[in-house]
Amino acid sequence: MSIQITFPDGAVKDCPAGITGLEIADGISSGLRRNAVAITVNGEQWDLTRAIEGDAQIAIITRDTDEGLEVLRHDAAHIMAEAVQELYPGTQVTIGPAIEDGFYYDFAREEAFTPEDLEKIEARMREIVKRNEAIEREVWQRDEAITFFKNMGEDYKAEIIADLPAEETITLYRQGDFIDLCRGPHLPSTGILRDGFKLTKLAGAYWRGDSNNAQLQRIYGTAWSDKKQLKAYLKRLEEAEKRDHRRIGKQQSLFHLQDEAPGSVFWHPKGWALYQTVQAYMAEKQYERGYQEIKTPQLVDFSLWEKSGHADKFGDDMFSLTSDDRQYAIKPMNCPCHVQVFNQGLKSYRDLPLRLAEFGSCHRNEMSGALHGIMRVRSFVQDDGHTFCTEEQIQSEVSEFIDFLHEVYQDFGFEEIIYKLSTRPEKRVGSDDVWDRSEKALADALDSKGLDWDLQPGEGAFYGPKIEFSLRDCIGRVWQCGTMQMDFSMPERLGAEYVAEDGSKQVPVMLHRAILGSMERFLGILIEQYAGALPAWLAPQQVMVATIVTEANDYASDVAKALRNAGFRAETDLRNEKIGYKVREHSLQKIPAILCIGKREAEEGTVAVRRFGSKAQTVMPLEEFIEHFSNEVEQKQVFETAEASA
RNA sequence: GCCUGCAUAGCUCAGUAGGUAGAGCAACUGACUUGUAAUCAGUAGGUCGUUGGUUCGAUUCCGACUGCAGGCUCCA
Repeated sequence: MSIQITFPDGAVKDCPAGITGLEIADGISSGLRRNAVAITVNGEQWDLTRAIEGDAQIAIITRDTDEGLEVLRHDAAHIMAEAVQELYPGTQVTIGPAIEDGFYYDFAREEAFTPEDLEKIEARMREIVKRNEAIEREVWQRDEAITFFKNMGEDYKAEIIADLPAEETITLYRQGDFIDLCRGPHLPSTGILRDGFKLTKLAGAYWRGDSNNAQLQRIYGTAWSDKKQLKAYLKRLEEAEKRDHRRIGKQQSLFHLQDEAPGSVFWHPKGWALYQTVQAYMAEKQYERGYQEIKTPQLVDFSLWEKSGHADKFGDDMFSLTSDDRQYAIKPMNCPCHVQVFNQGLKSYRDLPLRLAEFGSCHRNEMSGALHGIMRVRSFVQDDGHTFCTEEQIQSEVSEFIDFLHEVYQDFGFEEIIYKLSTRPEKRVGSDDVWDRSEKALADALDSKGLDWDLQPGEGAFYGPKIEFSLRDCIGRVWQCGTMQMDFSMPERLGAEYVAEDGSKQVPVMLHRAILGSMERFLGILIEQYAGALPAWLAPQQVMVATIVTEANDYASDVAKALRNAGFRAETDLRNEKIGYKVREHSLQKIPAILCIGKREAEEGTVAVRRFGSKAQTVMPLEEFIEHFSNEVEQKQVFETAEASA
């Protein structure tokens, strides 16, 4: 009996029933067979060794594609589990998926793995690859599979199988003496993984991601189609780490952190200049967009936090103190204070939407393990804003906000934004009807702008759904920056009302929003985005005037004064050092413009301009430089040279 | 908070199989007045994160604490 196989290019071929992906690939070319790792059969990923019994639309998955890499990585996880069980009998396997750039596997074992163990495991993995064990798919009965794993002492596996949906086919994959529950697909044999993998780190991870459960030991690895790709990846990682904001913060003396104030930033002059530039920019933009800036207290009586509900939900994360028998908390967020401002005086529907903004300093006692450089701190400033509006105004407010956020991110040079919509959690306030409408309002706002977003069901706040806007750091970690949250709870709890058209008192909807998120986190991301080479409008030091001879000192000081009068952050370097030394130092500091001043310049009233990222010097009258540079700053231009990001 | 690791001069890092530590850069002093990514010479700088224990002796071995890093959980 023959079947019809349809290829990706539309070609149809008659093949004997029971043909495998491997045979199909072989029939096309030996190169394809060599690079094949799996096959798509009617939209489903299959093993290459699985027999195709009916007409099918197929596509061979090769090792250098995203899908192929996922198969390789998944296999790497299995091979690692096999290696671990060979080396450390009695270790239970749990789950081991492919992830971005690699894979991991979670193990349950009394004794802790050490970094030396990783080397041993990796060496054993290479042996298993060399053994080239056939990987075979087996379909099992659920009960048999559960009993089988229980008898092996693999309780976690048995639990996973027991929890699988009833209609799911239970497939086990066998390679050598190792057998694991898996949906597949897998490589025909272990040898096909080759040598483009490496174990990278050890970590703890909770069973099923729940901190109430047992903690397992997770081993991470990275895997690529070949060794060259692996090396390129490791190199990329190494390069990316040079952009780390903690490293650059130290190199450029932007800020520091120290033991006595964990999770709080000491901003140095240069870092603070950057901070203030960003804040001033945001203040101006917010004013343009109809926000009114306010400032609310740091220390607020605990009763307000009880009323707002934060004491309940946030309790342990709040810093509180008692003074004169009164209990206070340092504010962990600004919202309740903003409601207090709204509540002053009687508000009319004519006042809505009312937009209040604050660079609000917040303190949260984050768990020690959660702290990370200046990205996750205990003391931070939010570019917080709250809009009080009617339900009808939500849609347009959200839509305008997204435009605002895009304008800001674009000015800062961020192109990749990750959008997530978090919807109703199990524990929540407000009727389903209101949730339906507001989730739809947020989704519509995203869709109407043609944005690609992920749904995070159940991840919303108890008081309303939210959109999260995230950016990536230098090694690809995702950090939430912007947010737009709806709140159906707090205005009512805190007694916010307005007089409606018909004279009745109504409770406004409250929208919590931030664009940068926190100044600290955003600046951290910004530093990594530019690897410390900030564009002229942001650079803490924009121009450095460096002298070649002492005779030029007076003129250099005049130049710096003129630059400052023109609104630039300009400094002089009058040290008795060679110009090469000064240029090197200021280039390493990634200052956008170095003006070298020697006898000639002093006599002619010119400046020799050397821009960051270029080795060329251009001599021009000071006025001309000021004009050029003003334009660049005005337009928030980003460096164009490739070297700028080096 | 949990798991694994780490903590040596201002910075980047060596080092001691247990006998109180070293380099480069930076700093300071002097000379050099210099034309676009490091001028030369000299000086000074560390209770080896804190704290217990083992030991004749601990920066080194063991424990606790603090902080940091990478994950997990949580989150701007």
